Amino acid sequence: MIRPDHHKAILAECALPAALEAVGERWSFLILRGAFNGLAHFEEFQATLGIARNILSNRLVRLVEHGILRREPDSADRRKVAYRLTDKGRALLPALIALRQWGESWISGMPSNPVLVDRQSRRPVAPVAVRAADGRALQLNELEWLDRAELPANVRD
Amino acid sequence: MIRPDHHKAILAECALPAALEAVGERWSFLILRGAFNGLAHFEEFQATLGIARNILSNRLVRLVEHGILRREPDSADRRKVAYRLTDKGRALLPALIALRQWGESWISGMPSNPVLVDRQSRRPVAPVAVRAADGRALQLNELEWLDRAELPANVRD
DNA sequence: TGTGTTAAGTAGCGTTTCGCAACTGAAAGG
DNA sequence: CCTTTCAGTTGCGAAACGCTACTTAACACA
Repeated sequence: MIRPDHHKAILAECALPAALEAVGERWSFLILRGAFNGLAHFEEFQATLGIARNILSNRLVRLVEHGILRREPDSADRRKVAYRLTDKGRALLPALIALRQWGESWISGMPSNPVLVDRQSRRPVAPVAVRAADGRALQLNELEWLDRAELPANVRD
Repeated sequence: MIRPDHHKAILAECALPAALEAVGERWSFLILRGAFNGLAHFEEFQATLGIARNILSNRLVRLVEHGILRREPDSADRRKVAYRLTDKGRALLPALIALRQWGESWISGMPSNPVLVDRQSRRPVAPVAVRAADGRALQLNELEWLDRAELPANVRD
C-alpha cells in the first residue's frame, strides 16, 4: 500500500500527465481516430469531424509538434498537404481502442462502426485488457500498485 | 477499404465521442488515476493533484453523473464524502494504463511510479496491446477496419 | 491568359471553460 | 464556546473554443 503522505510525490512521477498534454485536448483523439481510418487532408478532417477550421489547424500543428503526425506536402499537387501518423502516433492505437471499447460497453451499448478486425480471421479484436507478463488478463483485484523501490531488483529495469 | 464519402456517416457510429464526452476533459483522467491509487476525498484529490477547487467540484459532479464515480457520505463523520470508482469507472483502467504506457515509451522515456504489478508474480503488467480473439498481439498491418455489414454474419453480434 | 475552383489555412469576435483566491456553512473536536 | 476540518461556492480575469468570413496559392481548362 502506498503511504498517503507520498501520494503527491509519487503521482508526479507518472507519465499520464505528459501523455495528456500531448493528446488530452478535446479534438485530438477524434483527429487521430480519423487518421487511423485513412483521413489525411485538412479538408477531409474538417468535413468529416465538423471541427472548426482554426481549431483543426491548431490541433494539427500541435500533433505535428509532438511528433504524433507528420506533415507531408504533396509533390504532385502543391496545394495539398497530407497529415500521416508517425510510429509514435500509431502507438496510440491501444489507448484509442480501449477508450472506444469502454464507450461501447458502458455508454452506447452497441458495437461501433467501422469494426477493427484481425486481418487473418476477419473477426473483431478482443477487448483490450491489462495482462500479466505471461498474457493472463487481470482483474482489478489481481492488481497492485507498487512503489518502484519495492520491485524485485531483477525487474526494476 | 472504406469509401471516402461514407467517412462521415461511419465515424458518427463510433463510441469514441461518447466516451470522450464522459472522460475527455482535462482533469478527468488524472482524477481517475487518483481514484485508482486510493484517493477518495475532496481534499485528497485537491492536495494531491493541485487542481482548482471549483474545477474539481465540477469534475466530481460530472463523473458521478456519468456513473463513473459514486458519491458516498461517511456515516461516522458527516462532513466527509468519499468518491469511489464504480464498475463503470474501474472499466476505464485499460484505457488509462494504455495512455500511461504510451507516455512512458514515447514521452517521458522512463517507467512511471507507482508501478502496476500482477499480485501473483509481483512483476509489472505487460504493455497493453490490441489482440486477436485468440490472444495474439496484433501490429497495425495485421489490422483492418471493416464496415459492420461486411462482418461474417455469425460474429456480427 | 483569364476565370473558376479547390486546398489549406488566418482573422475577427462572441461564448464557454479554466484557474486562482477568497469566502461560506456545516460538522467535529477539545 | 472556540478552533479546525471538510466540502464545497463565488467572483473575476485569462485562456480555449467555435462560428463565419476572408485570404493565398495552386491547379484546371478553355
